Amino acid sequence: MVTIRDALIDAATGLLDAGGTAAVTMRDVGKRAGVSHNAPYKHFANKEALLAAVATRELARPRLAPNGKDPAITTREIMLDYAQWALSFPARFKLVFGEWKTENAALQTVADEARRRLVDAVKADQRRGYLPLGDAERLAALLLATAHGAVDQALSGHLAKDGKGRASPADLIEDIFQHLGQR
Amino acid sequence: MVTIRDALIDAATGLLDAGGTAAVTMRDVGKRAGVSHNAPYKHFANKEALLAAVATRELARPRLAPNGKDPAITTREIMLDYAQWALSFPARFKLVFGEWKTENAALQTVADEARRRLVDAVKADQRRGYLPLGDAERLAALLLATAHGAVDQALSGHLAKDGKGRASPADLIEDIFQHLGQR
DNA sequence: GTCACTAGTTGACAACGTCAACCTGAGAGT
DNA sequence: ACTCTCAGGTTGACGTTGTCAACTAGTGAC
Repeated sequence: MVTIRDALIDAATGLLDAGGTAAVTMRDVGKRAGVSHNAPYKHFANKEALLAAVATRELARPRLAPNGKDPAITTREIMLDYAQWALSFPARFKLVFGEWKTENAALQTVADEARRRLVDAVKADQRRGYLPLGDAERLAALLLATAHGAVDQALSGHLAKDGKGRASPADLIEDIFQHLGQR
Repeated sequence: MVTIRDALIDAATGLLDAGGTAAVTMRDVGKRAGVSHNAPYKHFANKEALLAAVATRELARPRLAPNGKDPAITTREIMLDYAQWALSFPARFKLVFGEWKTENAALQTVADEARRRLVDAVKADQRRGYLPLGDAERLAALLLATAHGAVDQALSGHLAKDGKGRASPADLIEDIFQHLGQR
């Protein structure tokens, strides 16, 4: 069942993809969802709460196989998928990692959950000899930092621009796994 | 000589540090610089142009030793300095790598310049055996991605939070240099 | 001495986030 | 059946903000 709340989140996501955070106005969100300009306030305390709901749904949406226990998913695959998602939906990526003036419990929860899955994958890769031994949390942070930074560089054109020969996020992700000793 | 233009950039930077991009209003910038609410438009086409000037000055400001030829500065030092700057002025960092709807030539130039300096440092480190051989541009991109990502993680609390034992950007930067085979 | 231009001013306007007041229909309790 | 509550919707207003338009004072070139 699709609630109006979902419709509002859908509308916000659409506007977000179309023109970035600034293009998401409460009024347009209402219009898109077929309600008045103030109806969104019956479902979200304010604009940031609405955007947090968008970010939360985005982080929670299982990409790859959603089964938390499939040991066949490697850290490398998770990273590459992450990069692909970010490049496909730059505005969502910028939103999720943008500035939040208010702590949001739900967003925090799904973020922690995603991080936990990554650490588990790192541990599995370590057991299989794909990744060097050592603090898995820290290794996960290193990998995520690299993937995240590579994507952000690619998106803020002015750092990684002048097209040709520039390494793509996927390239850099492959690079770091290579440097870490994986095949 | 301090021009009014500089005063406006100063004012904008102050407001930026105080409350993020959203806190920078053209009116307050004018007020802070001691002029009317519309005076800034005599110096900048619009708000984004003003923010671009802030970002440009920030990127151009030489940290570390500004001599482009000192071979004693290592890539590692550049990265650690970068992280320290970002953590000291999160709003400036977010601004510089945020979304720009309009291409800005000056910003592009200083960004290219900064990148060039980094690549030079990487090459020097390679000669000295501090970094593995190979495409220096690509290695620089990898290092920058890691440093940038580590900082962004640290700043968007929800990814790297729950305080204790969490690796700092500096830690992760040290980690990658270690994995790359440097002492 | 006039002209053009720069750098200011004030005032207006539309868009946006948000608050307040009002309305309405569906249950719950009696 | 009747009333009460209340979630969810509406319209209208208000202050803030980016930006445009119109006007003005000073300054250097010719």
